[in-house]
Amino acid sequence: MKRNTQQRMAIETVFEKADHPLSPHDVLERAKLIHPGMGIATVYRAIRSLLDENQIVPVEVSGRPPLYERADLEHHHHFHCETCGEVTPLGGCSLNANYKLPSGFDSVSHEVLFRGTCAGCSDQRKPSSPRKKRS
Amino acid sequence: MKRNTQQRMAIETVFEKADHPLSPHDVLERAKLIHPGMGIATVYRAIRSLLDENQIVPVEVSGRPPLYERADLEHHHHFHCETCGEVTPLGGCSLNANYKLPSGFDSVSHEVLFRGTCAGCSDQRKPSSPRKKRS
DNA sequence: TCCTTGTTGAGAATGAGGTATCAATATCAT
DNA sequence: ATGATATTGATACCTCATTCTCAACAAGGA
Repeated sequence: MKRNTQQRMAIETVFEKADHPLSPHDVLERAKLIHPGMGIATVYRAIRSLLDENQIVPVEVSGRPPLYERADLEHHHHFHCETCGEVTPLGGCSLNANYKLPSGFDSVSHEVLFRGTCAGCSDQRKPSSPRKKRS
Repeated sequence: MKRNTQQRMAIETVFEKADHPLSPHDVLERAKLIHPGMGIATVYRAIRSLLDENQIVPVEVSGRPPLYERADLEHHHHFHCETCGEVTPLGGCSLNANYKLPSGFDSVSHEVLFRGTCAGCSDQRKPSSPRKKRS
């Protein structure tokens, strides 16, 4: 019989509050703030089970191990910042609705990934429009 | 001083003739047909050097290790068949030209990946439209 | 509260991709 | 053809992400 453990609840909370896709390591870091002492194995176990239950989905980026985000988000794509490495969700779908696949090809899903410099990082290159400074 | 070896030429030929992106293992297999006895280390060395020279580019798919294809192809995207695993290049760009990134985001490139069933594999599910059969 | 047993944390084990090592070989300027 | 040396192939090694192991712990029905 399945149990509701502190660890599992902490990990679910982490995903609920996340505003961008997380790596297992990210999840561990954040879950530790809620439940110190959590181990990485528990994170991997929870991720596997959340995937089984379709609570989260993988986000594949640049040949790295997958990130994960809540499955109940609206259809969207991502931006991968080459400076800070962060993956940011973008609103809406940027595909051309008129694009036709060659005959015989049947698509069930698609991914779009933009690569470049995110807002936070491009700020630090334009001192003309200053924003929050890091210590 | 750089040398033109049989192995390196075989690998370049493999990329020239490839009609879809290749994994290092794919490259080894094909290069062995031209130059038997080739080792995997040589393939990795050649790939690194071809990347340095911008002769090939990586194609990232589904969190797997990257595939590689010639760099001089026209802008295009790919279809990843979930049945046979093959990655097929598609003609043209399927992005919506009007799509705007949020302010501050600066994109230098993008990837689009369709996932589903490719023409070859969907044939085998529709015996009504038969095609070449595999032994 | 007690007790069964699902879950955890630490760390070992696994597995895969890629790199380093090095003696043997092949290239190419001479 | 010769010789200096870049390159090769086999394989050991490294680096990680992820899973396994197992004793200790904790959830929750009784």
